[in-house]
Amino acid sequence: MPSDEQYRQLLAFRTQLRRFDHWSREAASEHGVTHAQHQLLLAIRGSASAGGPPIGEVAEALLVRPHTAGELVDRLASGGFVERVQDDADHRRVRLRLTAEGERVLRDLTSVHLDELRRLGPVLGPMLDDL
Amino acid sequence: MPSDEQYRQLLAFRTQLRRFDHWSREAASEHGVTHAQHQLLLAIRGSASAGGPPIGEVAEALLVRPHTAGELVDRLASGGFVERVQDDADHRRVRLRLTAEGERVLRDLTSVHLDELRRLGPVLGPMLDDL
DNA sequence: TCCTATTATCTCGTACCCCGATATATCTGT
DNA sequence: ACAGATATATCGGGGTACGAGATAATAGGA
Repeated sequence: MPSDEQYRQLLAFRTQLRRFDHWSREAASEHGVTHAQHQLLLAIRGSASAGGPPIGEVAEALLVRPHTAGELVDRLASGGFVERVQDDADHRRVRLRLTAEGERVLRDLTSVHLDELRRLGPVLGPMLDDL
Repeated sequence: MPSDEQYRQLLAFRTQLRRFDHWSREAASEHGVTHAQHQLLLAIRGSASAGGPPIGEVAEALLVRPHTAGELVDRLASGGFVERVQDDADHRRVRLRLTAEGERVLRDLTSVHLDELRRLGPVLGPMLDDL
């Protein structure tokens, strides 16, 4: 049975996460992509797969079903941020690559996110310790 | 210009947040509410307003527009988790109260979330420091 | 080789979340 | 009483995610 104080602490922690999330969504939006689309760009960039990750891999990284990742790719591709490339060896596979535009947007977003997280760290760390 | 290592660190941090978020959504779902609805319950419980917070106050806490919070309340009310109560002094205002069922669900969710965050803390803290 | 099982992706229909624009009811100050 | 401000609700639309089912390609066994 949580105490009133614990409810307040949990709400305060969520409020911090929410502020970061809200800020992040706005930052993405200002660069022409949504939050989920930004995360997909980052998952592509951070992948170790040569030739770009297949859709199934980014779906796993994003914790969504493959067809959901496919829908995100549809919207990113029609915005010119990513490209679908047929895998040579396995024609079922579609590998993903950032376009120059996608690379640029991700770079800018990553810079401001690193800055923001360096500000957030000293706030969030102590809150986690207090729980 | 972020380094490959920084892209990887940012992705790893996001992956941790995403895991927590995903786990949290499933926990809420198992108790019959969605993630956003859970956050609204917590915002009501954590409010300092006597007689329960008005819709505008929880909208502000959740960083959404008042009419968005209203929609969440619609769905929570039809599920029997919250009640709308007309304010005596100002008839424009609708104050929110948890039902016994809403209180119970929030208590259970809060307990498991406190446990989970105590596990997450030692993982997330160092990652924030490394950025 | 052929047939079946598996895998990767896509399509369709649905629910939720959030928004902007707009409407309605109520309060406040003059 | 009236004009402007405030609180909430309604309508229409885009984005995200899902389950079910379809399609295409690969892999393994007889």
